[in-house]
Amino acid sequence: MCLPSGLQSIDAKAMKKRITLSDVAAAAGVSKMTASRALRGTGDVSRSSMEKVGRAAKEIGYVGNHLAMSLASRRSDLIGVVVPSFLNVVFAEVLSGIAESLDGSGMQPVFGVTDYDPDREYEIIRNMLSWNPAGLIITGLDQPDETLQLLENADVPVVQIMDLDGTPVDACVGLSHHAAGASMAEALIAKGRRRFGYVGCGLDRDTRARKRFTGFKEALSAHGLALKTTWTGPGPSTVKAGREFTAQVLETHPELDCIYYSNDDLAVGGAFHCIAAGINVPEALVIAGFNGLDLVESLPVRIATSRTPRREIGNAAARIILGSDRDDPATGGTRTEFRPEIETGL
Amino acid sequence: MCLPSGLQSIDAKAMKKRITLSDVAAAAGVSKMTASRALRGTGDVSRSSMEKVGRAAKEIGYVGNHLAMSLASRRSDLIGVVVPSFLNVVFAEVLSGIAESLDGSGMQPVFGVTDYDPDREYEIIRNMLSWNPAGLIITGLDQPDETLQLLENADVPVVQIMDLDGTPVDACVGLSHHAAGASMAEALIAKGRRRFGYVGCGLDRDTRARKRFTGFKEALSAHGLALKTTWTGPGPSTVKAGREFTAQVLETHPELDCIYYSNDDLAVGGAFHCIAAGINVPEALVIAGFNGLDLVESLPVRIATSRTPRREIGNAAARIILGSDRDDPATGGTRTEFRPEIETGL
DNA sequence: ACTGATATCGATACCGGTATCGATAACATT
DNA sequence: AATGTTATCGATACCGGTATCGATATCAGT
Repeated sequence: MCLPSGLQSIDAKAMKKRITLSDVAAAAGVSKMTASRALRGTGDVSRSSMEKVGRAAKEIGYVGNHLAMSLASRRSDLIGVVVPSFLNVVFAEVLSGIAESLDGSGMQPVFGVTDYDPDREYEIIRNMLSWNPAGLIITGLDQPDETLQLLENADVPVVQIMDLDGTPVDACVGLSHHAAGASMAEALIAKGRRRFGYVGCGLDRDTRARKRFTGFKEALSAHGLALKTTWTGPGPSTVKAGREFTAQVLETHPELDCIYYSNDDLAVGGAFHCIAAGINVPEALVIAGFNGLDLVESLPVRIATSRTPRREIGNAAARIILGSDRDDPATGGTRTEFRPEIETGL
Repeated sequence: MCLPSGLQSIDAKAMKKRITLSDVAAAAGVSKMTASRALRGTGDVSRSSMEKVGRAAKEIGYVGNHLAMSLASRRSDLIGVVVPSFLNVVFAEVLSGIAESLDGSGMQPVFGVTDYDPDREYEIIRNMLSWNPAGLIITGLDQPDETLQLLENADVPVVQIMDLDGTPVDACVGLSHHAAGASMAEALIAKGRRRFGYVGCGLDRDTRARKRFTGFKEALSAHGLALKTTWTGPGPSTVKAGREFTAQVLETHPELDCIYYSNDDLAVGGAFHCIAAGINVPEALVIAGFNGLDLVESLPVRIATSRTPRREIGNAAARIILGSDRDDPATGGTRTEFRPEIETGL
């Protein structure tokens, strides 16, 4: 504010020239090239200059510039990860698994959120490609053609996660949601349930939930059964919505002995309603979700769920990217299947 | 595998040369510079070449290269965001808020996870700085000196989020956790509670939870009260841990009429235990958490919590970065305070 | 016809690194 | 002593864009 501060600020700004590799080289008394080699630890540098450069870099606080590095070497250590939402714990765990497996590899994940919007997904992928990442991990197999073309044109390994029902661009790792829905139906029928209802949210946007729903219905049909009622809402899957929808469904269909939800968040809401309404879960009514959230196993009542290995999916995806050789088109094309464990709670 | 396929692969690789601005310029019959200007929409380009370039770019599928762009223009549209964990919904919502406010600004958030490890935080920040981002959003005010120095040397606007109890590098937005702990104690005392217990997880790493704890205890002291018992565990805050710890605490201290938890995850676990054990919540025992998770309002029993505005904090942080002018050191230094709403459930 | 202003464009020099290849020195080989 | 090897290093040409400034064309004014 006062004069000295003003002067100092000008001074500081003048000083604030980015410290470059040339500065390090000058300080160490070697050429830029030698400094570059020394800092990267590639061979062909004497021990003495190695030390000189290291010391100089530390001394003047050299940070390096990934932009220049990646541009010059035509490769970056970024891995683009595209998921529909952060709010869903499931994706949070996948991301966590990815970060875990990437740790120590020198690769850095960059996350993008599509909010289940295909247009936004296209934009995000396009944006990520412009950083020419070492790889891309994207959610699902149901991208629109335009997006697929983008991915195919780009010379980047792509791993599609979570889903297996469809054709991957390159590699994919996940599980068959159609099969998951079907086996939940099988398991519940085997436990004697007959009068099923369904509650789902955001099915228009969540293609995987839709696949589970279809698989579930088909398995019922195969046993000569059908859903007594289907309640779907547009909003996001929340515990609150689960609780409200369950109350409404049970009002019109008190005869149900099982409700299948599009996921655990809704199912937990259903469980809360039952607890509050004094409905005996699971004897009188089975609440069945999907994902096997940690939360579920601590619930005061036992509900059914399919435990999906989120962290493992993230791990596997990251490892595929790490193992894929950009110059060898033969890499990739792998298909890694996980099978959810079904828990009926009965 | 067979010859033609091999040949094609070689061919495809030869074709797979990155499409650059020069290609677009050639296709449009203008210079690189004109193509650059046309694509960016900066002035000084005739309508006709604008269209030619646009068409050519679309036709040959030009994607652009952020690396080169950022390097040449010495500015990037990346915003680095550093949080301790994805698994905590709170941070997921903050990230979501950041992404929301950044949407349409042309800025892209890049997320890093520290796992509550200061060394990793240092590395992540260092790595982010090497992409010279337009700004940095980091969690908390308690970075080690080394990290602070890194931040101060870098010529990048920094916003520290979540916490206000301390001195920010530049701007900060969040709430006082010390005050939040204290006001929860005040509110509970006002409701007639006297026999308090505390359950917390990961306090060694979560400095903000520690501040709440301290604030809580100090407020109790001010009323001549003290905690009857303190139960702290090392692991992460999970619902499961909350349920187990609560069972154990109540076994030795059945006289408690209120338990304060380090956050809502643990508190929800506590609520689950009480439901399962038939303990009357909140009349017989108040369960008090922190954060005001959506989940909490759907619970079959009412628990106390402090509603923190996660999304708003994210929004505010993003807007500070967007509004900060890199060349004007006067920007920043703002301190944006949010006050949590307290809900006692009584 | 000449001048000046305005609109449009391109040549060139970078941004901060890396790839490549040739130069140099030190040492071993015959 | 002449030659070959190996280890180390630096000059130079990029990577794919943008900044800058000067060149050219067009048109109005006189």
